[in-house]
Amino acid sequence: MRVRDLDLDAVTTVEHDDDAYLGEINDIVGFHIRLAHGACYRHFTETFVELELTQKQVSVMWLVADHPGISQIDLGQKLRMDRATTMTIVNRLQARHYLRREKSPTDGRKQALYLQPAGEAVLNEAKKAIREHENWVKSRFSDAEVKTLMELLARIHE
Amino acid sequence: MRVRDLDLDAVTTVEHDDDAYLGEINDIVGFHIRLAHGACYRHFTETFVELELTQKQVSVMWLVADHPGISQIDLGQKLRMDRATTMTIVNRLQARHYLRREKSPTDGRKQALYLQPAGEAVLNEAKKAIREHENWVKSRFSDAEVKTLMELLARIHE
DNA sequence: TGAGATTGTATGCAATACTAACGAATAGGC
DNA sequence: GCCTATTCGTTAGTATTGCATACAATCTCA
Repeated sequence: MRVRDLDLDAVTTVEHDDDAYLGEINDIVGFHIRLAHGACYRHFTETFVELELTQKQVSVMWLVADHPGISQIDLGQKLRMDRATTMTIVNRLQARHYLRREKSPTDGRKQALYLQPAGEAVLNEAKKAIREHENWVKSRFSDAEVKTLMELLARIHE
Repeated sequence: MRVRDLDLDAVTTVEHDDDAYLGEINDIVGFHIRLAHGACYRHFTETFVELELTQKQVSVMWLVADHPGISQIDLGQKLRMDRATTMTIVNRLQARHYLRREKSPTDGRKQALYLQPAGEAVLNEAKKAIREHENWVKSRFSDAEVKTLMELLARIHE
């Protein structure tokens, strides 16, 4: 818990932290999901500031590495992104020569995606940074709690 | 689990669903937080399409209702938003006459925020919609699981 | 073969989030 | 009380994500 906004305003008193003041909204599950996501997102961004990669970009490179030749539509479905959003992310990664498009031999409508050597190198760096980031998330949980958390979260997005 | 991308590509076989194909990235806690957040976000958007409100906008109105006269900086700290982001959201809500700014009597640098009557009316509608949305989230959990999930999430963002 | 569905692409729009800078107001040390 | 540093609101600019829409190429299936 960080130190913040104590004794700043007559509306509040000094001996509680933020959460004591939130009110009803504190009971909303979605609210906590959003805050947790935001905290995660910010830490991720700090961890990846040197690599200049976002969560989405890393996810895409990671999936392309594990599924060479995957199409944009399949990629989007795995990450729950629509075609247009997938396009912009792939475009950026292609512009940085991290991956390439290639016409699918089995389906002329599809583009098969492959990592470029530069992309593989960056992904390896990214995986190291991910490990740091994961440790930051997991540091507050026991192994059993991590397992529980992931199971509960999976039930929401599956 | 929705039906999707079966028999679409030679890379995959047909008897598994998406998660079986994700690979290593499936073990990353942050990945599941992001997916769960995305699922939540999309359902929220669908639920609030008629009210034309986003999660942030509802959160801000809700907090202003529970903390009349709150300053923008305090609001931002409770929702983990910086000053600039808070500004744009308050601007939009003010333009729609849902809340108003008033110079703080105790600190000339601050603006005190108050809900307008229109904002109160909309917030009441929003709370009904939130109840629907919450039921959608909670429908897959027992009460104990909801409690566990919220405690674990709170540890991330606190 | 032909109609309908799928995929990639392009364009535009909205919301979120951050940085940097500036002025007004406050707070704290002296 | 005064001066300096800090805080708060504001504006402007940039990047990312997400969605809708439209179009062309391709595939599927009746």
